[in-house]
Amino acid sequence: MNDTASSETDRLARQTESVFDLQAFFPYLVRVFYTDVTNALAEIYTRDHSLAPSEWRTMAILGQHGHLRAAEIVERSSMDKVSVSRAVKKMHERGLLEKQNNTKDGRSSLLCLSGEGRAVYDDIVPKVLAAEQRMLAGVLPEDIAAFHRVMRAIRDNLN
Amino acid sequence: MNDTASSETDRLARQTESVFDLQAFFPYLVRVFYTDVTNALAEIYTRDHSLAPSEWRTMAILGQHGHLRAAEIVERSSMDKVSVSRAVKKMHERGLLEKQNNTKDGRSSLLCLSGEGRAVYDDIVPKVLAAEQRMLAGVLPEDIAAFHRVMRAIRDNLN
DNA sequence: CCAGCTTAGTTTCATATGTAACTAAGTCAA
DNA sequence: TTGACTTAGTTACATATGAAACTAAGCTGG
Repeated sequence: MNDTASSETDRLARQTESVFDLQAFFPYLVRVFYTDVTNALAEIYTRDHSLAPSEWRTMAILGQHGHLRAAEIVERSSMDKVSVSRAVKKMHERGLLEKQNNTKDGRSSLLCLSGEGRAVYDDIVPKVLAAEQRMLAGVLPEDIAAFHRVMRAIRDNLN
Repeated sequence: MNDTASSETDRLARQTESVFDLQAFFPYLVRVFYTDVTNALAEIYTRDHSLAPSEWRTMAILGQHGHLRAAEIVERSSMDKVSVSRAVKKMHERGLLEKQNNTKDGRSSLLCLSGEGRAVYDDIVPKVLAAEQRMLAGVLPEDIAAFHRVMRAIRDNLN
């Protein structure tokens, strides 16, 4: 196709009712940004400990609060229950977490990290905190505060 | 498990070298935020036109610039070439885009939206722009500017 | 020209993720 | 107590995604 036809198409594109520039579209920018952030992080726990994102998130919750039911991990991690169920299963198989019968409710177990699980947790935590520092290096605190405000406001607007 | 054991675990958790609170961890907040934003958007193009995210992104690029090679869509959309290849294939099958032989290079085709494709595009664009407005409603312009600065700075920090 | 390297795009394979159906257990009212 | 409803977690299915291998075409130095 030659330049004339290309310009013609661009003209037709421009004359459409709505001018739309993907590169300036807020949700697009958020996606690109998110992808970079999440990949930088996944790099750490995948390379060093072969954890899937859902497994790392489960570990992060259990490192902070032990003896949780799966449903409590769901709440605190914003993952759905299927992801948590699978993460728990895999981590249990790998010996990273322990299940105890919930005497109060036979449908669920109480979950916590095993010794090995905590060792992995203790290895990962400083690394991801360092990665967080690296990302945020040089960013003005007031800009970070604004960033948090925007995230909260948009989530509220979306209900 | 009883309360005593639970407290014991929490104590052990607290004594770990690094205190780590997932809910306050920047990459976690970004993920939760991103998920909400992207789902709000996907709702529109999926419900109304059964487009996958990668298809919508491809359409968004082609709506703006026609007669592109797949590689050019890859560059402009931050998707990988596999996703673009699949999106293009599906949209072509559905008659949403047209392929023309690239006389300059037999390995690639030049892509643009078909009439039907442009009709879908023209239907979606105002809806997603409205959704963008809804998200950002009431957010201070200076906070949005700060948000953009933070995204740029972090992406730079990550290279 | 033509053998070896590079590039564009596709396919294959492994894995991730979400919805819906399902199983097992608990609750509650009659 | 027991049958209908609810809840916790799992499994099945469909689809998404990305890395790596592959195919076809183009380029380049000799």
